[in-house]
Order: sequence, then structure tokens, then C-alpha cells
Amino acid sequence: MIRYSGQTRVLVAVDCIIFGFDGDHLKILLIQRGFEPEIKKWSLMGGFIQPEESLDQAANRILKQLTGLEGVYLEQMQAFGDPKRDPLERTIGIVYFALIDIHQYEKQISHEYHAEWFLLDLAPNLIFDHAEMVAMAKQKLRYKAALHPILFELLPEKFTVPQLQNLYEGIYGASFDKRNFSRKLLSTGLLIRQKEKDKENSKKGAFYYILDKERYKNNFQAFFNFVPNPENLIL
Amino acid sequence: MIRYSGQTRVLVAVDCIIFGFDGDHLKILLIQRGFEPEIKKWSLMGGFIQPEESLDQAANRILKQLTGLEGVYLEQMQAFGDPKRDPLERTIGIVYFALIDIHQYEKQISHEYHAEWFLLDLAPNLIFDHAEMVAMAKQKLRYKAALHPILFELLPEKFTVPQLQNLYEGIYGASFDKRNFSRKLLSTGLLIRQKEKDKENSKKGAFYYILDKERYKNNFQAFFNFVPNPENLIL
DNA sequence: ATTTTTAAGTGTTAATTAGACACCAATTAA
DNA sequence: TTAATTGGTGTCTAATTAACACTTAAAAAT
Repeated sequence: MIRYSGQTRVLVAVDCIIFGFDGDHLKILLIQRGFEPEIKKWSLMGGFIQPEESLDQAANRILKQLTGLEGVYLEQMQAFGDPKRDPLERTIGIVYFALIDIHQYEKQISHEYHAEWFLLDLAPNLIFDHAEMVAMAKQKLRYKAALHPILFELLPEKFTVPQLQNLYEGIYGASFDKRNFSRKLLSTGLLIRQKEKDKENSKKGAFYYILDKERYKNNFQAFFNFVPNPENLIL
Repeated sequence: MIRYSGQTRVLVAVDCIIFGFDGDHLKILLIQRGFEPEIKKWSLMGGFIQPEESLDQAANRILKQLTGLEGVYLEQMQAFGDPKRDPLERTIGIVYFALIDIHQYEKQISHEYHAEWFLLDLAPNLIFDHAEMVAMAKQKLRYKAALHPILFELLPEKFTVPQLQNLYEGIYGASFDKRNFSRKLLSTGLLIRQKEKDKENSKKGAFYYILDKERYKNNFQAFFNFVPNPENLIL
């Protein structure tokens, strides 16, 4: 077999940052690493790419292994390639971030891994450069969510406007005027009000909404302005 | 040396998409590949990562090899990892895109490579998945330039407002009202008007401007709205 | 010398959007 | 029946955006 001679071959790992939302706070799913080095330390879920799979396939495989979920929001974020990032052997890390409905996860939790949800802001020390990866993902999530309708991916199929507002407020660590917020959201035309109400969180009850999936797909790239004064919040 | 056993090691290449602007059109710098497979075919400038360099270092090295330039705008875009993307041997491609002042390049052109500028829309067939990379970079450039002040990186130190407008119009394939355009640009506070005029392009002459570098750095992440009706133009 | 040509430069108005603001409604618990 | 809690909504003002046309400077042509 002819090959490129004289070049270094390295390991390539795919690491997934899995975001969830518990109704009040953003969380990330971490595992206790099962092998050396840094065994038992908290880590992103990752794995080496296999000979016949693409990067996207690897990310989906890893996500499925840990959560059992398929077809969730998954986006490649950045490649990390510091020569010393893995002390054992040079490894390029390709980071993906995923947004999942945390409740879906709880039903299908994998018992192969010691996995745990952590509040994003109270996560433990992570191995290698994983903390840097998480920080970048948080930044990217804020950026993207201010312009595009991606946060729905963190919510169950039926959700209420106050839940949605909680999510936005959690992500930006700010509070928004609910009149303006709900007007903005509803004016996108992406939400369809249901007949039932959610009675869990209030006496009065809040109407459930579902996504208009057709419009959601078509408007996924559209520019919205979900967050007031984004300059102050994103940076 | 202890290593991760049973895993596949692969080549990692860094490929650079180098954009320039000739005053009328966006261009990209391509080279004729100097080795098999696909020798003599047009290709992005790239190379394999070396044992002791990070991805960013590799990208800067490659950029310098080809253009002689350092300190230019360079951003990691995306990793490409289809298992068959390089027919000879599995290679992960990490793509960067660079914005350079094309005139700087002409002074320092490297003669090691058969390099040539092509109009972005009239580029020749490219090897492997390089065309896909270029398409994505073009998309990303449009996206980012609509919100952030990055296109200055394509212009010489002194430039005129009409030149700038030409650049924007070239990138979006649209024409903008010059009154609105110049008002928007000048209202960013990023431009400092010079005393001299550029007399090359008109009888009357257009004032030169330079970037206020301090403000440019501070506002690099700020949200602007350089492009009217971006929804129609970016997608 | 005057006129023509060409691109640069600038101001106003109308429509839309964003953000600040406060009250009423529904339900349950006391 | 009253109080407490959360959901839901409307108006006004300010800011932003986009549409629009004329004047100016300088060189070239007559």
C-alpha cells in the first residue's frame, strides 16, 4: 500500500459536550474516565475515531453510547491540538456540542458509564483541556442562541413560555422583561399554542406550546434577536 | 512508552483557505499540488502537522510558507474527517481560513510553490473535498462579515469608503445604498479619516481612512449590522 | 474658457423594531 | 372570602433601519 511517508500519525478523539436544562439551570453531562491516565477523573464523554467512521459518525456513536439518544442536535465546535494536551500520547481532540432534552436522557440512561449531570457553573475539575472546551462551548451556545432558535433542543416537546424564558435567563445570567420576551418569541411564528396548560409550576397554569417543525427547519438559519442588548451579555 | 493500545493513528493535515480582494472581486490562493496523488492538480495550501506543533502553529507555518506573511487574520473553521476523503490514506483535514491584503502578498510571493489567485467564483476543480471546504468558508465569511468587522483584514492599511463598499458588494453579490452604507460604517467609530485622497479611482478623489486599531480590537466581537436584510443574502 | 463627465459625498423622512413600563386574570391555599 | 402566586397581555417612546436625490470636486473634452 502506497502511503505518505515520513509523516507522523496521531490519535484523533471526538469529545462531546452534552448540555441539558433541568428547568432552572444549564447542566453538562460528565463521566468518570474509565482508563489511564487520569482514570476516575471527571471528563467529557469521548472516544477515538474508528477506521471506517467519519467525525460526525463518531460523535453520534459516542452520544448514543452515553445517552441512548439519536437524532439530537449535534454540532462540531472546534479541534484542539496542543501537542501536550494528552500527556500519554499526542491526540487531536475534535469537540462537538450536543443539546438534549434532559428528561429523555433520564429514561434511557446508560449504565456502562459513571455519568452525572453537573451544573454548568459548578462542574468539577476536568482532565486535560476539557475545561477550556467547555468554556468555549458555553460561549458558543450563548452566541448562537442569541441569534438562532436552538434552545428548543433543550426542552421537551411541550413547553411553556415561562419555561423558555427561564432557560434564556439561565444561559445569560440575566432577567428579561416577560412581556417583551413572550412577544418576541411568539412573533417568530415558530410556536403553536396547545389547548392544555402546565399546572406543575403555577396555580393558574401556563399554556403549553410545541414547535412548528416545518417552520423551525426553514428558519433555523434566520436571524432573530432573542436576547435584548446582546453585546452586554455574550462577551 | 505507555500508549493507548489498539487504536488507529491517522494523518492530520491543516489546509488554509486564503482569501484576498483585488478591488473588484474576492479571490482565493491555490497551489498546484507537488506530490502524488493528484500531483499538479489545484489544491488548497496545506500540510501535515508536525510532532511538536499545535494546529494554530501549523496553520501559521503553512500560511507563512506560501505567502511570507505573519500575523494575519487566521481562524480555524472546521475539521473534515470522511474516511475516504484522501484516497491514499486516512487523513483528517483541519481547515483554517485566512484573510490577507492581496497587495502585501504580491510583494512577498513564495516561489517554492506554483501558486495562483483565482476568482472565488471561477476557481478550477479542486482535489479531494477542497471544493466543499471553500464553499463552507465562503458561507462562513459572509456570515461573519455581516456581523463583525473582519473585512478590513482584506484591505490595505489605507482604504476608501467606496473601496470598502465594493468589497461588501462583491462578497454578497448585491449592491447597497451608498449613503446608508457609509453612514453605517462611519458610525462604528472604527475609521479615522486621513487628509489625503485616493485619486486612482476617480477624478474627485476619495478620502483615505485607516482603522482605529485600539477600537478595532475592542469591538471585534461587537455586533454590527453591516449588511442590510442579511437574511436574504447569507443563506 | 466653458461644458461635460464621472465618481464622491451628504440629509431627510417614513416605517419598523426594541425596550421600558403596570395591571388584570386564574387558580389554589389559607 | 381573602390572600398569594404566577401567567398573560398593551401602550408608548426612542432608536434603528431603509428608501430616497441632489450637490461637489476634479479632470477631460469641446
